Amino acid sequence: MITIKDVAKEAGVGVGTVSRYINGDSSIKNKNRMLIEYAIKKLGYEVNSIARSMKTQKTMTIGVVVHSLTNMFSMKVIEDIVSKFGYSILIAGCGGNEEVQYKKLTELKKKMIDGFILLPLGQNAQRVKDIVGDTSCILVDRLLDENIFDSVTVDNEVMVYEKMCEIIKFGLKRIGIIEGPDNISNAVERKRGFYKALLKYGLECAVSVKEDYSVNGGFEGMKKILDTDADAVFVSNNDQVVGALKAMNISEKNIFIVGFDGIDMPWLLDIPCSFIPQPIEEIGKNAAKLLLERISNQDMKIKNIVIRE
Amino acid sequence: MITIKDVAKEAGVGVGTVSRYINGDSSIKNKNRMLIEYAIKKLGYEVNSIARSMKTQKTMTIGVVVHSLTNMFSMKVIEDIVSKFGYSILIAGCGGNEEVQYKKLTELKKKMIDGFILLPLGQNAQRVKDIVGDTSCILVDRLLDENIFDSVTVDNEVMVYEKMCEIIKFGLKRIGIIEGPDNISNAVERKRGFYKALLKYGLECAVSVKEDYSVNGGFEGMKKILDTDADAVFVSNNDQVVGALKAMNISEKNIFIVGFDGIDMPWLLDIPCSFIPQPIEEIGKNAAKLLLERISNQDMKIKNIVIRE
DNA sequence: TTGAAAGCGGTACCAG
DNA sequence: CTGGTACCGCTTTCAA
Repeated sequence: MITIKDVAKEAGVGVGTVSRYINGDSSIKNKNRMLIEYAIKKLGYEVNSIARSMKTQKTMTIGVVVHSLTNMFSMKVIEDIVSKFGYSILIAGCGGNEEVQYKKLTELKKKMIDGFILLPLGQNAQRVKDIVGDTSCILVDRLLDENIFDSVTVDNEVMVYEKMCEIIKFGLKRIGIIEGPDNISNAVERKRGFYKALLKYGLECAVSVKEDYSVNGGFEGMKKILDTDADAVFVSNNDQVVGALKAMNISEKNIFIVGFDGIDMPWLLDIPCSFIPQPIEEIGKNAAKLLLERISNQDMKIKNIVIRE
Repeated sequence: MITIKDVAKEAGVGVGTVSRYINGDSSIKNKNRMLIEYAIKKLGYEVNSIARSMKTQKTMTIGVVVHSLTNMFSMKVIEDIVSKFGYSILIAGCGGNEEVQYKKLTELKKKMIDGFILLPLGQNAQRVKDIVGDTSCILVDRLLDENIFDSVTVDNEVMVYEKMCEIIKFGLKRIGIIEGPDNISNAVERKRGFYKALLKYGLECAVSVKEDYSVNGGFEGMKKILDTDADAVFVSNNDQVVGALKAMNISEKNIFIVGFDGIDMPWLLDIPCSFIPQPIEEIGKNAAKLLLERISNQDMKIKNIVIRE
């Protein structure tokens, strides 16, 4: 491996000068500048970021920890933004397992990343805090049981409320719900929006089941719903939607599905349905920006961004 | 930041001893072991992977460079496997831009990753080689113009051939194709499979257009196809499929779509179509395993894995 | 079995 | 403007 030392020797200058050159210091004699440039080319030298990190205590890397890698969200947006500022992304998925999440956080923390974007599992803010310490950390999509982190979420309650009102006005009356787990903040909010809409129109909930945020959860939930006389169902998350669609496919009945963040191209589908789209680009953009802001200003007051519409 | 030094001082031993303890050296006096364990707990010490990498020259990180992050394919599988061996993943997307790809590779190389998984853009093997140097690198899904890297691909030609035969036997006769770019290896293979099937049944290609592997490419291509009397079309990649579906949706005509790796749940769709599924799990699993193998054995002969079925 | 010390490849300070 | 040098936190000899 070619080091700064080799370059310095080749160019006949000190390592300090080479380091300054690399970092764009303008106060370098033109002659030396050329010498160094030439030596670097000749030797094919490239900075070793690890060594640099050792000294600067910055890795220019951010860690993205996601409850599940299949739900890759707006990685693209996040990467576009942070990479403009020279950051790379370390990703880790938790396979839906909360303990794994803590393990991954710990692992990344050891790698000295400059900040976290966490799409969290569970509720335990303190446990997360204990791991991340004073490394910046932005929560995305879900909140924890204490408001000690910056966050970017959507207005789940309102989004569901408005969509359900639409559906009810459209004429559906016997509406059921497949809820998500109570320990996921957005599941609770979505449920609240759902019931608020029913209440407004004086409707009873036809049938309610509570299931994991998973394909299988949606599948099992939908099977139960299909055993009732419900004519529509609100499904709380995109994985559940996939499961619900599968369940309906193997049944003779077709009921109207309202999904939170379901299928991309609903107009292609053969069934009556309607989805509440997640503004994932918006979420990703905000998360990335907020993290960079936080990194550059540790003392900033905690910011909770709620994206509306 | 708590360092090994702090721990050594607290425990009243030398740093070497602490280091040995951390790395599971068995030859440590029991008394010292306890002392160190206690000191670590008390201080909340955690290894600094960066410092360790500096010395060991291994970061336990692998870089995954993808032509486009939206096509995240089997990240999950890859991560599952490599993380079992203690590796983390740095991802980078290229936004479909070949120059960006080289930039990202360079960036990750500087971060001293232990290996690359590359879903490449372009053809230039030498250019990639110049950047990665002797860091291990596995090509996935597409090959480059020289066989100097390990690779994991599917048997595109056969997969397309077999599916097209099926379609033809099913009764469709006026079949068109939306090709992918000639400089993407799998596009050429898929095209070959397509024509081979037509040839076998003595059919002429009804209409052929060449488009980018992109949603818009598929859209534009499909518009042209719909202007002909074709009754079916083979669409070369999943992004193109999405575009083609959109085009068909705003048209009055419905023709049969055969897509390479299209929509998850075709049985939900309202239109006649059939997709050739990519065995993404299989691909990811093989890529991860192959990379680990290569990392642990630099001298292994180049391996080109082709997944059939 | 252990502590001391020499690096790993940079950065940054300090004296000149 | 520059070269020399002391770190950054850890691993790994080496001698005790």
